Amino acid sequence: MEKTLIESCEDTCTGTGLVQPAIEPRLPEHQAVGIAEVFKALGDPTRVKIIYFLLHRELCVHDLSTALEMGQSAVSHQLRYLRDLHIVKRRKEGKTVFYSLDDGHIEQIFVQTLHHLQHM
Amino acid sequence: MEKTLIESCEDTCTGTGLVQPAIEPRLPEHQAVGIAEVFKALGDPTRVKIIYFLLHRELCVHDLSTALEMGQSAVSHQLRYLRDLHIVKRRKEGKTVFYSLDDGHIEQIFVQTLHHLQHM
DNA sequence: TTAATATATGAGTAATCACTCATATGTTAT
DNA sequence: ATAACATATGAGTGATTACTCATATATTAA
Repeated sequence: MEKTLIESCEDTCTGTGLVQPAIEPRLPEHQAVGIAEVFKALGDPTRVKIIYFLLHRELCVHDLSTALEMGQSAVSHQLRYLRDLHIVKRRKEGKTVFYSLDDGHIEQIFVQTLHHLQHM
Repeated sequence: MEKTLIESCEDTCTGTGLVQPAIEPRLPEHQAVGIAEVFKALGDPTRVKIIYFLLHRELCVHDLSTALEMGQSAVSHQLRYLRDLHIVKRRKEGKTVFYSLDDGHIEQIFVQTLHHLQHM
């Protein structure tokens, strides 16, 4: 080790040769982060179940908590997470807060993915 | 606290009343986990960039490493992750290993999501 | 007012993650 | 054989995460 150490593959790599000038098109950092953020929001079993329930009807926190067999606090935290990303929205009625899907695009992404995965 | 503690909302909740008999349809646990697993795989900026690059062409590890401006080890680890989920596949040619997308469904999920997010 | 209910939230924690570093493996050239 | 290169991988680490617990807030009823 520790000798000539050619700085890059540009001269030696048997690869694509596309490194110079650059591999295009490039996805801007902020877009990559934004896309990943959405996928990550859908990348947890509890949140998947929540979204799946809300595909069919609006539900209050307690009903979600019961349906998911999880503590109310855990559900509230996840709903907060989804709400911050505008995936889910609130409707208050007395003491009760009903949640439903907020974004048609997210809903379509979810449903289309569901269909894809069912045919794999 | 610590007194009557009614066991559930079934009698008192002002909610949907759908708790009994149950909220249907239910997404089976293993399906929820599987769906979340796929979304999670797409839920990281580095992996998003990798998949985006591979949408357009096959690339070797070094070229990906250069394009992503990340260490070769980090890239290899992520490629391993994606390969385990059959999102990406290998093709060996001498010393070089080329990676490309392995699954048309995942590719469609990715592209459709890209389009959705561009129109939000 | 006080009590009960429904939800929200901050702190704490164990598990997971996305890297780095060092090293191992595999391939080609000399 | 040895050396150089290309990739893979195990260990280690700091950051993030998905929960629990206790408590706060909000609404309604008595």
